[in-house]
Amino acid sequence: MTVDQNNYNFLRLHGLKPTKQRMFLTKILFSGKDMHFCAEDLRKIISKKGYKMSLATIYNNLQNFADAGLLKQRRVANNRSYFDNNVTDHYHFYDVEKNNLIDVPPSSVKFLKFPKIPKDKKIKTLDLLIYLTKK
Amino acid sequence: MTVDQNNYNFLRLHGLKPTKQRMFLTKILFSGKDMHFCAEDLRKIISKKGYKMSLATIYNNLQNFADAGLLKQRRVANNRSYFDNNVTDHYHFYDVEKNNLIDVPPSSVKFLKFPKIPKDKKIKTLDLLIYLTKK
DNA sequence: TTACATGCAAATGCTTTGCAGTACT
DNA sequence: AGTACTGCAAAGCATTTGCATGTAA
Repeated sequence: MTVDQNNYNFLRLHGLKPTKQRMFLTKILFSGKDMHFCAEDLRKIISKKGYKMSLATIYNNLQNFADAGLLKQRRVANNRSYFDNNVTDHYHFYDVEKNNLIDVPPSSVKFLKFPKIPKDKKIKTLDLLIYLTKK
Repeated sequence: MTVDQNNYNFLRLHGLKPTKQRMFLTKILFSGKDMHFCAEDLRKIISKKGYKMSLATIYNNLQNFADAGLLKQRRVANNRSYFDNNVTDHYHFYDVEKNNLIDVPPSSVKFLKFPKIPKDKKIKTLDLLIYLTKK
């Protein structure tokens, strides 16, 4: 099966109509490498590859992907939305000076004690964000 | 010493000129009770008390208080900034359906394993945010 | 008096929306 | 054919800023 066929099936599987734009985004976003990015970052990546896509389409599709559970939306420091293509539980350092997120592998965190979850609730995800500054 | 004198000294101590507006905000925000709120929430509280304050002043002072380390700014779900008047390390449940934050006391979380911090860095704060949904 | 804060309105910046045209099955 | 998506521009919304006025020490 070709990469395109894979991406096509991938989109269908998640209830998204496989348009040209989404096929292109899928190549960029779900090729295996962990990425943190905002809409503007993505726009730059797209245009660097010589592809044209309206900002509205970028925003709409980021939303679509996030709703489909393919991206995790995150708001950290400024007013922008950042997206993470790793949707499994994992944690982050946030470098306050450099204003960037660094992945922390889930295996490096273990809880000895954890708060009690209300009976009718379950954990959806866990965000651990460790803010770092210069010593 | 009166409450007003206390608040006056409190503001001076944190390098903030004690204006009428800040004295009023101090009464609301630093009277001991833990609060999570956004600018709009605060505006409602203020006007419910029959006081008038420009939105710009509210925003500016939230920023001033946060810069002085008296409030902790936080961005969770939507595009708004939320503030927490408890600036010590403590954690939160976030109820996805009800869209609200619930305090988790720091004593209910203990780490058995914790990621290694880069040599030239130190932890500024720790945010643990546990997203909850209905079972 | 001097520096800083306030209040209003306008500006900003990110994101969403309306709608006409287009593409997918 | 019918439904959903795209692209553009306009609208929306939270927040910030410029500037004239007011206020605290």
